Amino acid sequence: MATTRRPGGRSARVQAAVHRAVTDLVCERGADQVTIPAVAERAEVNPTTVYRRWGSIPALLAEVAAAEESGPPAPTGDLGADLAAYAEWTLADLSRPGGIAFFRAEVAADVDERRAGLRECLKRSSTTIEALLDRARGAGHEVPALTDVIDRVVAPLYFRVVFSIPGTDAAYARGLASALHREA
Amino acid sequence: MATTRRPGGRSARVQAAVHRAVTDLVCERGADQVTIPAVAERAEVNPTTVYRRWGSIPALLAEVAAAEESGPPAPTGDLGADLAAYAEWTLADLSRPGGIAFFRAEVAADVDERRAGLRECLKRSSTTIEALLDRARGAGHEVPALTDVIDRVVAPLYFRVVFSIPGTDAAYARGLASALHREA
DNA sequence: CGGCTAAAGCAAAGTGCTTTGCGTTAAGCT
DNA sequence: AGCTTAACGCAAAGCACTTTGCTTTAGCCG
Repeated sequence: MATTRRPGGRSARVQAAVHRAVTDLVCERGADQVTIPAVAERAEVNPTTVYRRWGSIPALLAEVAAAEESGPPAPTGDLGADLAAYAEWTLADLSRPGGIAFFRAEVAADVDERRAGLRECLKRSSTTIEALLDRARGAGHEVPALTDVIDRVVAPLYFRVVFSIPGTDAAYARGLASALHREA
Repeated sequence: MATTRRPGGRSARVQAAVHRAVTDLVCERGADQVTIPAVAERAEVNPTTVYRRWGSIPALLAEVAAAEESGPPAPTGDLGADLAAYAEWTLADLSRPGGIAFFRAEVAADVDERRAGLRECLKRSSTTIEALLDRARGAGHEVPALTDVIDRVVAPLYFRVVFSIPGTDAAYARGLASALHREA
């Protein structure tokens, strides 16, 4: 039989407190300075609880990042607008507190975990983009390849956020999308 | 008076042994699993020595990465060929053992150090690219902006290496460069 | 060659993350 | 309401990295 769970009152409160503590600490100190004892103290829970429920910092950051991520914009079928919206959303997702921190943590995590985290991250992006392209393709348009969207839109945004290149804002994101769209 | 240094025999041997140990361990376990005690043991030197000479893992990785990096190819003035060569070299640099590990370490390092390391990394790339563009510009050609080279060539390569996207080889790197070149 | 001292080695203490065993609390269910 | 037990708290032990004071080794220079 399946072990019965207890998501009710207390567990939910602990989870909320821990999540909040993680985002706060990531903003204040950066993802690499976030330790489980620090999170536990800020959340006013026992470190043992965090160790037993989440096990490691990468796992905890992953959960928090996933919980905070807003879904990507729904494609409308207008390829130009959809690409722009997707680019803008991607940048917003990376720029939000903890967004890039999550990415940093994944990049730095140990081999097995890293592969899992990065692969999932890439797969989600690919799926979203494919949906967007399919929608436009269904409307009878010529669409760029997935790989081009990644190279021309997604990669520059990640690169610019990681390197903190100034001027990387929503307008820039839209510009990347429209430059690709114009060529198709 | 300036403190006299002793780069001779023993220090040089220790440095070489430590460098070799770092690259070996990075290859075997990944950058995040490399600790100073582990490096010291592999290099058959005392951990204290590593702590006193390098202080931290990021600093040590930075030195090793810098020491191993081969210089970028000299620009010939042929923009298409130079861009392709630069793209290929960048990919080779990232792909070599420890290349991306160094990047990963920088990305994950704490705030102050990270900024310094990433900024220097970006600055070096920018300088190299500018030199390449200037050379072509001097030959009277129309050249793309630095920012376009970064977005279209450098960023995709970093992104693909970090995410381990298959098919990211020398031919792909050249393809990125030539796609940009064709537009100009 | 012989002195000076930078650089390496050694050992012990310090620090902070992590694990473990056990008692306590409070969901969920009848 | 009362029982069961998942989930949390607590405290002590474990472990690994890091620091520190001192000793020993071996470049460099006169």
